[in-house]
Amino acid sequence: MPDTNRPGPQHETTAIQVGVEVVVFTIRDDALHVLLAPAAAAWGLPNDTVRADETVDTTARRALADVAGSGDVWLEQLYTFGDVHRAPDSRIISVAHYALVSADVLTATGSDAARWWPVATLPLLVLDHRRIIDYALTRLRNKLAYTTVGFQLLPARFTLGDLQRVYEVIIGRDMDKRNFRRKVELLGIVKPTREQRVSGTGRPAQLYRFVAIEAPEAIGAPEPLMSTQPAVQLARISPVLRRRGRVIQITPGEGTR
Amino acid sequence: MPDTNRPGPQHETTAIQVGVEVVVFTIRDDALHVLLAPAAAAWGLPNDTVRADETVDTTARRALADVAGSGDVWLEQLYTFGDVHRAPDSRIISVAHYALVSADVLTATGSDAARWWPVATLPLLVLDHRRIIDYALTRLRNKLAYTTVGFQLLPARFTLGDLQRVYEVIIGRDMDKRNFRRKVELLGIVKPTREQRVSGTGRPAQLYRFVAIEAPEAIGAPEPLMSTQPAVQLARISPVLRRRGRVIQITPGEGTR
DNA sequence: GCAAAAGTGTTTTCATTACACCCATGA
DNA sequence: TCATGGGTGTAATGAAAACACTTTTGC
Repeated sequence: MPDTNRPGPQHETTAIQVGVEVVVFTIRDDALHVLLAPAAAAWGLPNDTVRADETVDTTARRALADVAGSGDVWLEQLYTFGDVHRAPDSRIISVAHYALVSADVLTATGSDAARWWPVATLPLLVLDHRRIIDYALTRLRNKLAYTTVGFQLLPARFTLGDLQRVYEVIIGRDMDKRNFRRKVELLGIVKPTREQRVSGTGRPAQLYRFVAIEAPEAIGAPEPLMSTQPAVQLARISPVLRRRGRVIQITPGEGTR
Repeated sequence: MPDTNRPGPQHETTAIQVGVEVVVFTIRDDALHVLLAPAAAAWGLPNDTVRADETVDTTARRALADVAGSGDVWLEQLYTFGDVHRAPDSRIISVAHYALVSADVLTATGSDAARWWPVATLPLLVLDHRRIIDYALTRLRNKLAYTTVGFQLLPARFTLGDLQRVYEVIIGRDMDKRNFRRKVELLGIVKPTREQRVSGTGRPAQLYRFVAIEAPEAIGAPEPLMSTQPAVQLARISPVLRRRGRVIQITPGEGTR
């Protein structure tokens, strides 16, 4: 067994570079979108190289800030892609991340020629970026079921219709309005504000804000927060927790489910 | 935005090294154990450095083989720890993995002075290895709930009592025998063999083998396979899938839940 | 016969699902 | 007045949970 202190390069530590990719999701026009930048006759994810004096997380936030402005954005590590032949020439190990931004942040996308693409119709992508996006999408769908990450795709104030649309768009299935609202109510994860939104047409909608919920003591397995399985559903929360008015909260960086 | 092709070192790609750690779990004496090797006046996880010409996954398997022998072992990437000051001297980014081996493989641990430690009473650990183990444990607990990874901790033939013990030991809670067995039966994930096991004392137990289940088409969110939440439970599977005789199967490498 | 582990059903509870109509507003 | 999205309750289903006694073996 190699020494745990790893006293410097043993084999050829030669040419391994560590990079970071970020899959930035948002919702526009009732569809899930990903941010891409033009790259080598195709499109690619925002990325950057990890510097010797910075945390991998820092690199990810920098890559993100380059294209999506700063502000505090929800970001989580996704997976490390370490195949030898990922990049044609050099050896790059890439720590992929994914981020969720709300539709109002995205307008500040400012820099570069970066563009939002609907995940349903992606352009030709560089390297293995297609695979990374697929993976991020799977993770996002899973995570939607047992955490409250979904709110990261909404602005501070939103209607219950907005919220339901987030779920429907990502899961790809329509849900029953009454069941959805009942579950949200039951979970106690939103609070009505004093405002309403008049949307040009139709009855004005109550605006809500997200309420973080107390994390339970030491719970190993997350209980599905919003069920995403069959035909209609929404959350699924253990009766025990509900009685205590709690819900499992997954700390960012919880990795693969 | 940096170019997606990353034409070689841009900043100081100087001294970043990429390593791999593996948290190897097994069950001994009705307790979850982790494999550790002596390192620098403390103990450390099996590890190695990624070579320029090998996949990260390959490095992990090599580190694993060094201490636990070869054989095909269930292994999954856990998380990449990329803090600047993880290691005192050099800059090492570490791609942590975790592996599950059955109690019979572990006797072949052979090499080195590696030892099995109960997770409940770990020794002093090197670097951030304690944190990595904690993280792996959380992941294992979560994953137990909605996949069939638990079987990786058992030999090819096992009793239902063995299986239940795996769950109880990892989740840390006793379960009801009848409910457990009913759920396992319902899921159809085990098949009885022709053999029984006489264990010295008590009635002989039927031996079963694990049966992989058909993965459903394109399911995003996993349905809890074995519930791990409240006081007794076991599985929780969607009625739809159950009727079709299917269960969600998570492909290894599914990352953070 | 006794200690020890294996094996086996029923009832209650509660989350999930399915389902249809009225309300408030702008044009 | 009409088109559009917002808002609301109830009944059926089925998984999860609680619970105790009999069986088979070795000593």
